[in-house]
Amino acid sequence: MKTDITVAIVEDKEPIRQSLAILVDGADGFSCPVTFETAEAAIDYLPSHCVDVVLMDIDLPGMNGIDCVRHLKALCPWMQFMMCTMYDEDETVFDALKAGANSYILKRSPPHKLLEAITELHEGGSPMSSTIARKIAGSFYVGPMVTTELDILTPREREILDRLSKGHSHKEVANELFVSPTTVRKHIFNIYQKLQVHSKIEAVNKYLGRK
Amino acid sequence: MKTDITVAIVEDKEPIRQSLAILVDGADGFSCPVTFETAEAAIDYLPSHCVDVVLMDIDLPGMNGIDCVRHLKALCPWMQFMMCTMYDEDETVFDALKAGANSYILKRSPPHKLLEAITELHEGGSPMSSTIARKIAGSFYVGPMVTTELDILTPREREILDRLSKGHSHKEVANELFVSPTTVRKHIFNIYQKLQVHSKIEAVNKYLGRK
DNA sequence: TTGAAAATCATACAATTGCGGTATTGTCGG
DNA sequence: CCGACAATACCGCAATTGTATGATTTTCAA
Repeated sequence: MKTDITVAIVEDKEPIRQSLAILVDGADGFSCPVTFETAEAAIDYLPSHCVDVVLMDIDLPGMNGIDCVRHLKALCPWMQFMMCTMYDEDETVFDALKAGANSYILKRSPPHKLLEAITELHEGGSPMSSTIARKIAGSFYVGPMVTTELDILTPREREILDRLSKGHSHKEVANELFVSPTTVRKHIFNIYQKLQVHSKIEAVNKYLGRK
Repeated sequence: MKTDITVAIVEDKEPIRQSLAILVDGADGFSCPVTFETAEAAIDYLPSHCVDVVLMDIDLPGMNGIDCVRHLKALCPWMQFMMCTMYDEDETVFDALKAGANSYILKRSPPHKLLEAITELHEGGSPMSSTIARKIAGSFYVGPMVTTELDILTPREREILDRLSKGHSHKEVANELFVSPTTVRKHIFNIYQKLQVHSKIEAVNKYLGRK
């Protein structure tokens, strides 16, 4: 017989915590040995008591669920963290992933979907609620026509802009490229005109694609 | 009665294309009005003939599937693109998402999973094969210990650094914060010492975490 | 309450940078 | 061959920025 997937739950609202625990513990192949009301309690207990999966509410009193994941993931990288939240705000999703969350689902998901997601998570997947997944995929998309301003630069100008972006001064770039500082200044001036900017930082921001 | 989800298929291998078309066309609620052997053929036809979903092979002769998506997504942003591939190499996944793909699944997925994924895609989700989803989620994770240098800055210093990063000059920042320019310069000097840098660009690079 | 840290402002000087004009050389396509 | 353009280089001026020294006020925790 294969062993159960052990699931810890971090959730401050009593009724939700209870029903989640009952759902998980009652299902075949799952067990819920422990639950927590606060992030702090989870951080105290979990690093010394192994579980496979942690269901983490985001909106907790005191430390929030995202910071809790950040701490726990650093201490227990093998644990799988599933964020459970009511809402699908933009930024929290990405903050959670940066903190080390492996999955992000909405609480309105039906129970059988939740169990399915836990299984998938435990098997190395990263189940996401569909609207969340769309947000994440969309965050990579770079629309058409992003290469109109930079490709009017000559190779030499790009070379110089690249070195500027690394924090080098006019003089340093001149030495690196074995040309006169005034030449570099001229190039930079041309770059500014082509990119319609008036300082190094603005040029570098455009070069590195930040608005 | 609700209308079928219309699915186009781009796939050069005859047997695979046929079996996909039969699978989709035979399923209830789906129809496959058209298939293509090459990216070029799809780009010719699709912009003037609406479909809901496009199954796109990546490994095509001539133009590859990713560049094909890039073109089509720019012309038909409402179409949903599902990449279908044999392998789960690192970079192609992210290139596909950047190009505008909304879903990425492995060909070894069972037929019923494929139909399920098409439905989810059409309903606004972004279904990913589990190993792919894990790759994507993991790409956001920033390991522990990223906040050693920046958190020695005071809130005011961070505020100023943030505005510098947007390309504002000393004087502009002073006006925005209603303080004297010399105060801003003092803050900036303190920032430089804490971060061990000697120019705006270097400071901003550290602030935005690009080495 | 007392001391440390943070935020504020001033003055000064040197270096870097932004902006303008001009000029020479080489390369490439029509 | 000629014109367009890229790359090179110089001079000069004004503004911004980097560095240093010093001082006052506010805030907050020990």
